Amino acid sequence: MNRGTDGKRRSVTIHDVAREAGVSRGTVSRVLNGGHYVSPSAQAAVNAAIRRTGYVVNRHARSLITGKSDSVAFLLTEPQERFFEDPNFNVLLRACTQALAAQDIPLLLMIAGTEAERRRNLRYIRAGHVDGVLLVSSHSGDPVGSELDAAGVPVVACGKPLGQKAKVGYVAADDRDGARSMVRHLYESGRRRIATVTGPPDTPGGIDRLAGYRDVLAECGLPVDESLIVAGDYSRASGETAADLLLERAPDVDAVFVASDLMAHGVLNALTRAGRRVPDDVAVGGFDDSPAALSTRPALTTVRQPWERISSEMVRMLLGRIKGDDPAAVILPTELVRRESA
Amino acid sequence: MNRGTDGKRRSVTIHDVAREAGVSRGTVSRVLNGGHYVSPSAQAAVNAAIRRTGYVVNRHARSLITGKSDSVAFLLTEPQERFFEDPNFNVLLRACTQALAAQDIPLLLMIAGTEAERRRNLRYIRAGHVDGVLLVSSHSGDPVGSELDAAGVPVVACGKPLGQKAKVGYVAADDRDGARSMVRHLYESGRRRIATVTGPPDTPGGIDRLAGYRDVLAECGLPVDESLIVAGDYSRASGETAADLLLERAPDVDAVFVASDLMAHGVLNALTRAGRRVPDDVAVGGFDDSPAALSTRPALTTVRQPWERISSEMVRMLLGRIKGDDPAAVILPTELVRRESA
DNA sequence: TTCTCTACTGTGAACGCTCACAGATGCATG
DNA sequence: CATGCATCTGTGAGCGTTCACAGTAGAGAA
Repeated sequence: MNRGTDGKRRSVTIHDVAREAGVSRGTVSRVLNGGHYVSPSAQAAVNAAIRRTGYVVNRHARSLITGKSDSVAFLLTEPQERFFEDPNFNVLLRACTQALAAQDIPLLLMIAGTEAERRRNLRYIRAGHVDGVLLVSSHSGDPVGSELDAAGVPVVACGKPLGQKAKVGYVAADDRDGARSMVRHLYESGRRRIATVTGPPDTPGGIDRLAGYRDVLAECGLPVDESLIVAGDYSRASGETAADLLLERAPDVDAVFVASDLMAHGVLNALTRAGRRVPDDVAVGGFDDSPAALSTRPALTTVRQPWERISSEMVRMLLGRIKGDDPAAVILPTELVRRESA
Repeated sequence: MNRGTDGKRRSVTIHDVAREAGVSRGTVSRVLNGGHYVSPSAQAAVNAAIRRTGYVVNRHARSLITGKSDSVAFLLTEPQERFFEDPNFNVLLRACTQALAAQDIPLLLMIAGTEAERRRNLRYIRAGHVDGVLLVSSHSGDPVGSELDAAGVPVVACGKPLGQKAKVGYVAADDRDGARSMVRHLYESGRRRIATVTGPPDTPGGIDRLAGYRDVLAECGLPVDESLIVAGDYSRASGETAADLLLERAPDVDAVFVASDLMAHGVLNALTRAGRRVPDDVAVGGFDDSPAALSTRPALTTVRQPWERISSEMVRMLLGRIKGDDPAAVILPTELVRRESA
């Protein structure tokens, strides 16, 4: 919908380009869509005409006939408090828009904080208004993935979907291995009373990171003291209360592996409040390498999730699924980032 | 694009509904678009048919003929660090999607962190792929608003656009008055050496909040000590260095009005590090009432920006502009939120 | 030469919807 | 009884694209 030179709303169509270039609509269309079976001269003429006229394709007309919208939804099913608190979502969102922009595909943001919104968004997606869905929800038992999959909508989730028989593709960091590298690091710096603050047990982060913790204890011949294991919900506040509980149960704790940076932030607060020095008295290791990890004092040693790669993989996989590929699982390696807290 | 009962991709069209309801396409279309000039019986028959067939309108076909996309862009022109750090964007984003969802209008998220992205997004918007733009950028000297306006795209900005002759509508909180109420509060709790950490001087938050600060000093007969005025860039880190500078320049400072919660967070950190107790030694007041304000210790006394109302006003105004309304300016009142820091 | 194959091009027919218009009906008015 | 008006309904056209198909030209093979 460009303004013509006369200021009147008048869009230049493929027809105008064809006339300008002295070819037919079909040829222009072919140039637009990859340029196969088009002579170099026609190709050039069309491109020149496009540049001269300022033509841009009418996506609606195209979508009407192709039956695809050339857009994808980013569906976030999280309570809004989490969305407000956790900058990881921002990182993910940013990287996904970037990856999609490279393909000229717009991202429709859908935030399903409530049940009503969830339904509304699902209805919209099911109606076929988007080609696929990037699904983000830490609570990955959420059946929304399977539901969409059952409706024939390509879905790629961020994080391993739990207990789903449906074949939704997903991209995730290697939680278990990441946890292992962190706990191993704590052990190697001489810590022997290593506690952990886990995520909710219905999330892969809650399960696998705890498993990694147990792996290393076993590996190093350290006894597993269940009182050193406290569950949080990924929020900063829950990290704080978890640390309080930990200090009460085991005042001799000398390291804490925390399953998220946000919770680690809370743990740091609680520790400081209790007069423990970090890392001298207690070492603290986080998980995520979210932007929040840099703002703690001391700066947080953490396990880096490769958000950019996760995002670009999600996009790549989703576009593949839209083209008919089968769902897959991609597990990306993590990296230990040593800062000051451990 | 629903699957038929046979599992084959086959969408039910307005034609099918018409046949099912025993009326014509035109009548179905009229029911779909408000139901004027439709008899109650036809109305009912059509609605029943729609329900039976599970019909959903094909937005592309509609858009092709109406020339509108029934979607709007949310354009964020900020360096990504700010987007990652400041939860206010999340609040705004959330509230805007919500307000738009109520009208069944999808939100296209565009993040222009770099110049290249800015260009790409502008091109997309100019191409007419969206009906309007919700513009968010703290750096409101940004000419992107005028550029879009000049291209005939309806724009509503968040925050007062600075030094723009173009007629972009905007919604903002009453920065000056909000600052006044906070500084007045500090004065009334007995503080006499009140410093301020301002935002960048090319933002309304930087200018107007400082003006409010000056207003109250004058009003109360307090001398304006320029060494008590330090500029930040809204980031937590800048708040921290600003506070360091402040303590060095004026060790007797007993209150700080900070132009954003994020910076206030930094100020709090610096103060604590310097051994000052808050609010006993130094009172700290923020601005925004962002989610971050609750996570500080002590909890931050701040000036609440009515984000939900700002968002819904922005959406309301944008939809109006799309329908042809003239741009307007809406200034919303702020509210002092007393917590622990002042 | 004649036939086939490949590379390229143009054309009509959709896609599913809205819009303008023409027609029909019922009711009050002249 | 004709006229006007308001309410309601159906029909054809067309939005701007892609797609399938038919067709052309030139090169090489039989």
